[in-house]
Order: sequence, then C-alpha cells, then structure tokens
Amino acid sequence: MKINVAVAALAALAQESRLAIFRILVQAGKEGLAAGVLGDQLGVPPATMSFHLKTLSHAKLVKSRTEGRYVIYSANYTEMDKLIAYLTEHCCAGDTTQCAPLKNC
Amino acid sequence: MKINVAVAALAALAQESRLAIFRILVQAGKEGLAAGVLGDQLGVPPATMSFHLKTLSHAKLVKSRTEGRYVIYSANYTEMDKLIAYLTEHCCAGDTTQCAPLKNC
DNA sequence: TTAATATTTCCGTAATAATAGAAATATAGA
DNA sequence: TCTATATTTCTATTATTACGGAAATATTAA
Repeated sequence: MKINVAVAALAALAQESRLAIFRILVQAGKEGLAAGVLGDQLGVPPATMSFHLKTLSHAKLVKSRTEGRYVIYSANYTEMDKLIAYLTEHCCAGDTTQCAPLKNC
Repeated sequence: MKINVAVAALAALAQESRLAIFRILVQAGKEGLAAGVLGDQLGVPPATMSFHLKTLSHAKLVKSRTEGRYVIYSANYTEMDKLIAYLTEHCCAGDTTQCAPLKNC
C-alpha cells in the first residue's frame, strides 16, 4: 500500500460518523445494510449519509450493490486488512520485537 | 480505546506530512529526532512542522523531551499498538476467521 | 551580555471537509 | 400510469484544517 492510499483510508475512518458506519457494517457481515438503515441507526439525514458513504467507497473501505431501490453497503475486509498491515509494518519498522504483540492475531 | 480517541489518532495520521513524520520517527527508534531534523528531511518550514508535531502529540502518537535547545520527538509505539488493536478488533468483529491473518504477527 | 540557533506561538489566508435542505433520479407496488 | 419510497446529486453554508511568515521564547556559546 502506498502512502497516499493509506492517508486516504485513514482520512475516511478519521470521522466519528464514518468510523461508526464502518463498525456497524463490520458487525452486519457480508450481507451488509441499506444506506437508509444506517442513516436511521445513526440519526444522520440521507444527504449526509450519502456523503459519508461516498467517502468510504472512494477509499474502498466499503462495497455497495444495488438491490431494487435499495443500495446495500458492506465492509471491505480486504482493504481494511491492507491498512492494518501497512500500519503494523510501519509501527514495527521491520523489528517485530519493538511492538507489543497484537490481540486477535 | 474509545471511538473518539481512535478518531483523533486516525485523524493525526491521515495527513501525508504527519504520516511521513511518524514513519521517520519509527525508523529513528527510541532516541528519536529533533524537530528541526524532521523539518529538514521533509522540507517543511518550522511553523508548519510544529503544527503537525503538536497534532501528533495531542493524539499521543509521539512523545517529546527537551534536550537543551532541541526538542526531541519519538514514536509512541504503545499508542500505535492500541490503535492497531482497535482497528483489528473492529475489523474482525470478534470473528478472527473473517480477516486474513496479519503480516508481522 | 550578546549573538546565534531551535522551537513554538501568533496571526491571517487559503483550502478542504462536514452539514443538510431541496431537487433529481430510480425502483416498487397499487 | 401514478404514488410512495430510497438514494444521490446539487447547492449553499459553516466549521475545521493546513500553511507559513513574523514575532516571541528559550538555550547555548562566545
């Protein structure tokens, strides 16, 4: 992952509504959730939700598919893994002993 | 780690100069580097460098100590680990099999 | 003490991001 | 087709962030 891709991914997650969206989508699993459901859960109006979802989409952290008049969003685990791998690599600087072992690994 | 702490940490890293600063400090190790050295390496003027270092400090991603007229900054690995742990947890949603195994773990 | 160097703070400016109402677009169902 | 519902785009406004020169602060060395 290049630095500007990492910056874009970090920026996409560096906003409370968007990080909350991502967390909900991770919990929701592969099936995902419709944009409106996310908006209802977070109390965010449609236009604002669309803005945030677009930001997450551009960073490839979420995927979307259209089902009838619904647009279903789901978390892109692969891209998140790439981001975590990037951070891990640059946190440890090639010397794993410098960092405490990560949980959930 | 609470969501607003995670957002602050992500926001601190979501900027090209600051992510570059952090990477250099990780490479530099525990001894760290003076603010001016960082500014020279990245071609960033003192006031701007100070602004970015303050942002990283507020997010606790870097530590600083004063040595004479130099202020030496160093990476705070512990806080970075907390951020990575937070992201890993919310990436996998308690189900580790959903995520590809991380490198360097 | 005086001059040189290092860093931060102050301040104004420019750029970017967040917000959300209203209109536009698209689909579903009556 | 007509109406209701879902989402996005358009648009304007407000808020936040980035930038960097100049001044202020602090330390060192002569």
